[in-house]
Amino acid sequence: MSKKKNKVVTIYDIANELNYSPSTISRALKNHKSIGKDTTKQIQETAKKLGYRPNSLAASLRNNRSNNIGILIARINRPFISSLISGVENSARAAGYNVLISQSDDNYKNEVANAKALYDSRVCGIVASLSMETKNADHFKQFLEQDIPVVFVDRVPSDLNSYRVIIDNYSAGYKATEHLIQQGCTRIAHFAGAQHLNIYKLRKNGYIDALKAHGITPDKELLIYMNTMSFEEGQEATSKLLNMKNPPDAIFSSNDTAAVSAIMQAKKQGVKIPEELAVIGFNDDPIASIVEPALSSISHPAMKMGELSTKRILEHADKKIEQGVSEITVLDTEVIVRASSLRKK
Amino acid sequence: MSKKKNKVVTIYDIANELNYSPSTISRALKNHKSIGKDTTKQIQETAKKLGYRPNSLAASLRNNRSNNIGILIARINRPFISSLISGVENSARAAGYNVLISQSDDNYKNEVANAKALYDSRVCGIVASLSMETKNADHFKQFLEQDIPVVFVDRVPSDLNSYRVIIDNYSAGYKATEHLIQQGCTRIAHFAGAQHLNIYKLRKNGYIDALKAHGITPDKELLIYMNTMSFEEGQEATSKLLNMKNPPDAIFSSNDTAAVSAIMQAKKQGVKIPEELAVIGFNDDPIASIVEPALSSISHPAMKMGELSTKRILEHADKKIEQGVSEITVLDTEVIVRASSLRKK
DNA sequence: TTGTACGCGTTATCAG
DNA sequence: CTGATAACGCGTACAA
Repeated sequence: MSKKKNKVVTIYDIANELNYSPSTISRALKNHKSIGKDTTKQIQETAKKLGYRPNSLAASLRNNRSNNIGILIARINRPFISSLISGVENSARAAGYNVLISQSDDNYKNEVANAKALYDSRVCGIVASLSMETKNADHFKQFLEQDIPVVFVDRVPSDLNSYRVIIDNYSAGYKATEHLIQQGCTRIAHFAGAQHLNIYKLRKNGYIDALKAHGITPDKELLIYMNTMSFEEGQEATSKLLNMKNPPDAIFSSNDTAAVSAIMQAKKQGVKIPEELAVIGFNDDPIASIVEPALSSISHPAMKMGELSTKRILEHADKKIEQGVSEITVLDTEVIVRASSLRKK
Repeated sequence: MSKKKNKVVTIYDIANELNYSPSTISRALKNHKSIGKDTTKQIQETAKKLGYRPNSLAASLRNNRSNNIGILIARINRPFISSLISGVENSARAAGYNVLISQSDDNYKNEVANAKALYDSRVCGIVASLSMETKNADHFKQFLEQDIPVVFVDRVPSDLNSYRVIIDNYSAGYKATEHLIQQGCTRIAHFAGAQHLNIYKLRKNGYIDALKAHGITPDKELLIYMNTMSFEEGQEATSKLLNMKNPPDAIFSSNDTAAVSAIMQAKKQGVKIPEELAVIGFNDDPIASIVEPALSSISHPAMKMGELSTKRILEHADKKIEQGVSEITVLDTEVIVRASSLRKK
């Protein structure tokens, strides 16, 4: 037996079966008001009987508008991102939309190519979080020019006005630092990410301002700039910090990976957590609850950010938006206090 | 200023510009052999100049074949799955395909609905890993009937013949158990997942046969059946096991989440790992390296499984496959030995 | 309430 | 090597 494709049923087949015109079928299947109740019912039943399945490709072409939402992120297999995607997917599917994903591997060229691919496949909207390398967002203009909504999440560009769904990174950095100060820490180090990305710059600013607000002069030696904030970078930085003449008594890391590596490195060097070194991370990844002592962190409502991103896209069609003006949605973060930073009771 | 859509350029616009026919433009843009070198070059340059972007919706409709690969999984935000997706996405995009995702939340009805949605959006192939609840795979037949390749990964159905990309779960279960035996353990417990899923059944069978092969009689009390293998289920089971008159000296868990919870629960009860209780998990999730002592596990080549799944789909078109006959790809696993099971040196 | 006719953008076929 | 034509399946003015 060779390949055998069963014939695909179209609205024409239903039309023939019932001696209606294709347009009547089309309308009935969409519950158009102008078609009689009984006619509609009959048509829908026959459609089901014949095994009719709508061809959304054809509908999209006709409407010049697909029901696919595109996602453009750096890497799928990270806790924050996969939760974000999960939120987009759930809410999109509930509304009858599909989700197209693309990852840039934190590479700018890939990001540009992916944006192109998503555009060419005629997505009806796009959710994007920039790659580490991205310093300009011109590749998103093609969407805006066609009035396709772009929602930037988390790692957002500073030079392009579009929808944003973000957290208040400045305030989160401030709160994290203040928490450490309240625990009695005075020499607080900070692991900062690439500064051309707003999120890391703002967390750092929050850190610095919190120090100043509590009468602590920021020490440049305690401010560590990292590229990728990997486990290895965290280990190395921690080792250097602990070997200083005047080592820090706390670390606020801009992500959990580096924070966890700090805890593990400190323990390896015999430094007690949190007594000698308090640590707080960012994101509240699963590893934060597993490391010992458990890592304090800033919780980031990833799933919800995804849901809100979808919402912005779906709402967009209904709105009359002035070009160049867009909404910014800011979500709350929470300081999750665990053993790694708990010095006082 | 109100919404302003720039005109979209089509092959007709290029045709008008250059006084060629649309068919010539179409062919030139695809580097068709029959078009002259210089004509092709001229057309491609003009296309670029005018800002032409292909409409893949139209092409897909015409060809009755999209370039979208669908993914159907239970949950995106799990390490194994997000790596799998990552593998599919990378290889698909490299070949010029897009990836549509859908998650069932381990719910059968959602899975059926998602399969329908992916079918309706005319994917050219699908990669699927079943939900926990799924006991029959009839909802995948619609694809096979249209000769749309379905690749089952990891959690595969037992009642439907299609492509499979899997690991040898029996052998992995055997190896894990044997490793514990070699460390001197004799009362080895097993956390088994839902038995209607092949992967868990096979791991359990491997466990039982390994015991027998080494002269150990399986003890029913040490075989714990779980539903979701969550952290909580693992904690509870561990607590019960440790409170037995004759507690186990090792646990082989079918996933890392439950294994990590076992370690943490054992420590809480003052049981020493690995001296009094050796533990090995499955999947080699990130948490395995973070928990203390670090968790031994079975590594699962998720990314590679994704890449191979894409490959099967892309190859499918070229092949003459007999209906009802499909290839099975079995990948190697590796026992990753860490401190949680290392009793001998 | 239902039907007619056309077009969405592309590509395959056939003709030249 | 290039052009004309039809078709993919659907949606919608317009007509009846």
